[in-house]
Amino acid sequence: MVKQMENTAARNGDTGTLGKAMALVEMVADAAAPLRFTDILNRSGQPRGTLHRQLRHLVEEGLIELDTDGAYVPGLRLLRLASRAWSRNEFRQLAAPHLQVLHDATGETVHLALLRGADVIYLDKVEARQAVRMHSLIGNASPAYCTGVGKAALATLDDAEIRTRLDAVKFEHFTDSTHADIESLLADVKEIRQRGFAFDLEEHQQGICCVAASIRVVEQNLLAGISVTAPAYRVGEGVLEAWTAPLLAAAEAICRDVMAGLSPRR
Amino acid sequence: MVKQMENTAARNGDTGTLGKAMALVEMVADAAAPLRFTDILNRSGQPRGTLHRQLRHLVEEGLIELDTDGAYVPGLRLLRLASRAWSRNEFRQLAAPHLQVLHDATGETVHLALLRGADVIYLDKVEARQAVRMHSLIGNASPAYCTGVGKAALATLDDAEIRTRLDAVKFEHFTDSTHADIESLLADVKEIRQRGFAFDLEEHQQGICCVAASIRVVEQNLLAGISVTAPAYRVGEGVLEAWTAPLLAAAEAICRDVMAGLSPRR
DNA sequence: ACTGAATTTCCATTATGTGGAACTGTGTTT
DNA sequence: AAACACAGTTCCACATAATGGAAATTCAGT
Repeated sequence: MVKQMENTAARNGDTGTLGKAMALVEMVADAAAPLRFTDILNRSGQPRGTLHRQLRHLVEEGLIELDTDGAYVPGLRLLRLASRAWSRNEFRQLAAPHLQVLHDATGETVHLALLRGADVIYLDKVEARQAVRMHSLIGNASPAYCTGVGKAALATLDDAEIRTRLDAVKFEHFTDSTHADIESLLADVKEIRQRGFAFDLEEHQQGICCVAASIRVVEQNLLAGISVTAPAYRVGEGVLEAWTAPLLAAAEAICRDVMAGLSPRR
Repeated sequence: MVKQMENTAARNGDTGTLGKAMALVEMVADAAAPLRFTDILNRSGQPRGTLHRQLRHLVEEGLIELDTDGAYVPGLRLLRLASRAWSRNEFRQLAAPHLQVLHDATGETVHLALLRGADVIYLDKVEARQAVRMHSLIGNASPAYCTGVGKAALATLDDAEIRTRLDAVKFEHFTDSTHADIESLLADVKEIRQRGFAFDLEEHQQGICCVAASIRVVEQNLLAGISVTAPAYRVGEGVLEAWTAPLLAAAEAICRDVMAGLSPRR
């Protein structure tokens, strides 16, 4: 059937009921203020009846919750699932000791992040001190073009691939140092390739610097990065450079462990 | 149709497609070792074709991922969603400063947890030091009967309600101090009510003690607890008791703030 | 290269989700 | 106090999307 073909093509990428449900979860999780039924109704464009049933199912599943004042908020089941997903994550488990070593060597905050599309997603961190509370960071996505780990990871790809990945990305002006366009980024990437590691000099957050190195294992389709982060005032001349030795050592050690973990798969 | 009726009755409470999908996510997230297609096939009892499509949808949605070696692992989207759900959680935001105050007053690890059914789910923590890495805890569920926060929260309910909640709970023997049955727990709960706060003397983890207080706001259907936790060797005579004043102050402050947040709802 | 197992694709059937409309409940205005 | 408007819920004929048996394909071990 031609019609069927067209249909299939047009709907390519949608995942039916599940996709709609997850879109709602996402909407609720993203909302700045708690959403009430009508808010969701307006934003989702679904008919009343349909939406109501979908939300009821989501509430029954614990993915979202209906507050006492009629507002839908993200459900605790998301936390439970993520908690287990995180603690069982092989790559994270494997990298953890090396992050600790790197932290001990530098005394600063260490991050581990995965590159996904044009974003990095933070997988783990070892903090200098609990002073500023933000282990919220884990699970967070940030643009690759303005983070040390992101740029380091991107630099392992060739320019064409980078252009493709960042095709739809809007370069946001976070600070005055943030790359404004793809050309500026690619120039930086070129230096990163020669140097072997990336800097982030207050490009994402004012007052925050870091050095980052990439972790890539092609056979595993793994592309990630680690970084050492510190407040700018603490990063004098040559300080970031001094961290590169332990940084690169840690990155290589993680790479090695990941590759070692390849063969003894059950 | 009789058959249809029976079917509907039998499936009462299930959430159709979504429920099946989430059951699979849960299975994958819970698995000790990464599961391959056949493993999931055997455990789920679904027909091949069906299961394959369900998994494909889940992968497309990013809820699970298909590893290079054919193993299904939890997807990063779970982390992203949970991260946002957590950082936007109103109760957590509101409690955070009080946790910090309590931590400053005691110098020990402070926990915030919600009671859900017969479990507590950890929502936040302020750590004494990053020495032992386990912010993994956030999102974790633990049995209420063997944790300080759990017992404190349970103690605000009457015995009948507690019995109902713990009806299906199997009392696991974590340490020699763990309550072995509901009667033992209820005796403890009685003391907790009189005392106004709960102890956990190595009942869940050997070598870990805590004092905990409940946070309850009936109008919000909120039932939670906070605790101050420390290794047993550091908890000499009267140490836990010394923490109760700031503990109870923090619990009350959080309660007050939650109630204050009631009226100015848009 | 061959064999058996694991995985993926296909498609007629039917259960499942859809959405318009009618209903209920709640709080605000005249 | 009655009337009104608006948010939320329920219902049911219908269309779509999920189902699952079986065949095709890919993969791993010899």
